[in-house]
Amino acid sequence: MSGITIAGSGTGPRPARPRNRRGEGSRLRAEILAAAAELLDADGDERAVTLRAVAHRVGIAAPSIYPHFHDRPALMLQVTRQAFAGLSVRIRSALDRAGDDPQERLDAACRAYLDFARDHPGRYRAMFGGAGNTPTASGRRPDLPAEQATRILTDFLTDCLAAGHHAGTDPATDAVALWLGLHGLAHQRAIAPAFPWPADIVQRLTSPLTRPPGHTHT
Amino acid sequence: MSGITIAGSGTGPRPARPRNRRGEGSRLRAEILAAAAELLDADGDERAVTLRAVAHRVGIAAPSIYPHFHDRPALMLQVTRQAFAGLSVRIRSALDRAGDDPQERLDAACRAYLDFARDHPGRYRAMFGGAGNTPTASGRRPDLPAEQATRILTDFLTDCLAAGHHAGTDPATDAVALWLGLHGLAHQRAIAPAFPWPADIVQRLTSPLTRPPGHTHT
DNA sequence: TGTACATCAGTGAACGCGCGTTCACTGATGTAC
DNA sequence: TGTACATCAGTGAACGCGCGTTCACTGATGTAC
Repeated sequence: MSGITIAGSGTGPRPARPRNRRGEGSRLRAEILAAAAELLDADGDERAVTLRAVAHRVGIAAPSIYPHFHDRPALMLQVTRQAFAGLSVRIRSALDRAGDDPQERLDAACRAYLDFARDHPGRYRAMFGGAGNTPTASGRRPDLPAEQATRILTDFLTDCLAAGHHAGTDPATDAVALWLGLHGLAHQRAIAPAFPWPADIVQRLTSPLTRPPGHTHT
Repeated sequence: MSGITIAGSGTGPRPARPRNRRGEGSRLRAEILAAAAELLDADGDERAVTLRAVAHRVGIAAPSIYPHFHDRPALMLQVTRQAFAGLSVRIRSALDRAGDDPQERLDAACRAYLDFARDHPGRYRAMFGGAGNTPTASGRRPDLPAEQATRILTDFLTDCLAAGHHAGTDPATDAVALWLGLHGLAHQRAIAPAFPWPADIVQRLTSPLTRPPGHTHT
């Protein structure tokens, strides 16, 4: 009966986390954000990111979150915002590493998008799962709706499509279509990794969407 | 202060719901399922489907659910199963109404899929949102993983693709790719209806995926 | 036709739980004099 | 160099809430005799 360690908060010997020096208290803010994001990826479900769980992972007491975030929705909003920024950086750096060929650049952007979703499935679900579109508990809409971030994303793709040998007259719409295909794959792979995904599913999905046929649809 | 009606359970005059006749108690089961599904579509979030909310909508007390469903996960599983059945029926009947042209049949199936998601956004999210893939609280995996239902779906599309003038050698994989595109659109429209969706987004997405170009990818 | 009884369809109150959040507090750290 | 003090970085206990679920119960309905 004795010696059983329970993973709950406040039980068992708290790992000795050195408190931050004077004036460096805001360092904890970054640790909280990181812990929340990791928790999200580990479980996949936003509900697992309770303030108690975040605090336990950081090694602090739950109320210590409040000096850094107004409430739980505010924390989740920052996690989502940071995730969008991370995705944007990842695509941008992939484009930096890619050559000049428009088709190659487009492929690199798609791959970066899918890699991000694969590496951070929980974050990906939170980003595009709808929580960013509903107003927060305090009543005001978050200032970073998924809409806005999505537009940034489709802008990347629009640029790539417009620069390439794209037959269509409306690259912006084709970029949205391509994004939807990428999202469908990223979302389902995050949710159902056990599904027997065909080995070349990425190619088979993105190829038709990035290389439209010469003849227009009827 | 007086006369305020609160929408919570047990408050205010309960609408006089006639109790079922002897032997017709199982009729309540269908009412509970319907209420849960409607609640899901109204709010869009699975968390809104509490047993109290379902009971309130039906006009019964929350414990009255238990003779019909073992627990909440069992109820949600049935809702999801019924939704998959509804989607399947809808696609099948669309195919029945369609003509003999393979391309027309494929378009009809895609349209039926997207219409279902548009009419039942909450149900759609629950079906493909991952809850069906995680084991229930009681420990056993639900006997209807999203995998299985998804395979039924891709079978529809595989048949349509294989029957048509499809240039590829592997219609099953192309069906998965098409499904992923449909899912991306259905999912995001359910979540972000306010996004400025291009008017012809359905065409622009499904056209490349159902009419692959003659030349194979490099 | 009447009546005692079993059964069915549900109810109301209450439980334990985990959650977000609040509150009064503590002990270390730096600073003014 | 010493010391009183302000401030900072956090803590522990407790709150109210809504939830799933349990329990003992009620009143109507049908049935056996």
